[in-house]
Amino acid sequence: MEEYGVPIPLQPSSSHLTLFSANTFTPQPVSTKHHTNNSSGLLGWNETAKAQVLDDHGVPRREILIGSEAERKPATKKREKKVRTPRYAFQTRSQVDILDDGYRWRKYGQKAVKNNKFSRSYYRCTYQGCNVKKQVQRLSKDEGIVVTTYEGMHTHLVGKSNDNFERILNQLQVYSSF
DNA sequence: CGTTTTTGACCTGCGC
DNA sequence: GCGCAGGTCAAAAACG
Repeated sequence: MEEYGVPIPLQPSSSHLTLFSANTFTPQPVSTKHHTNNSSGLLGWNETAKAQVLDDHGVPRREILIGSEAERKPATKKREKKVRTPRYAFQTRSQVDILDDGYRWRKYGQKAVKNNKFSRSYYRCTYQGCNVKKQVQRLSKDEGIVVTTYEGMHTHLVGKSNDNFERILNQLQVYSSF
């Protein structure tokens, strides 16, 4: 049985990270069904949002989908409502499925997705005690798009030297320029 | 030989 | 309750 902590965003690993900075990360509700407006910038489990990633010149480069609908169970259980960590997904145009974000991941599952000819892969961070998960999925709608969803926060620093999110963003921009 | 991947089974929530 | 879909487990295989 999995235990989940308080909802906290994926920890930016570098001060250069632009993905979640105030200037470039502007969540807006996708579904207004359960949207609550808290100033923390965090989403509730029932919430979804879209955000844009801007480059250094303020030009939108990517659109981020945050959270997903219908993936929580109703909090009908008496006392312990299960709190899951929010998921942060970003979709991008890429030739490769596996984006090197500097962490080491162990694949623990792969599932076929309905209405999608590509399967979804499940990964867990291999650092001891760090149970951050991510899943990677390619859309059959547009084979050029890869969706990577992160769940949880790393309890450690990136293992690889000089690797951080900025590096992936740079990689992504190379691909998205096609 | 330790680590990672593969892959079918298993579990759980949800709608009918 | 049953079936479906998503998510996870774990044993065996593959890998370096």
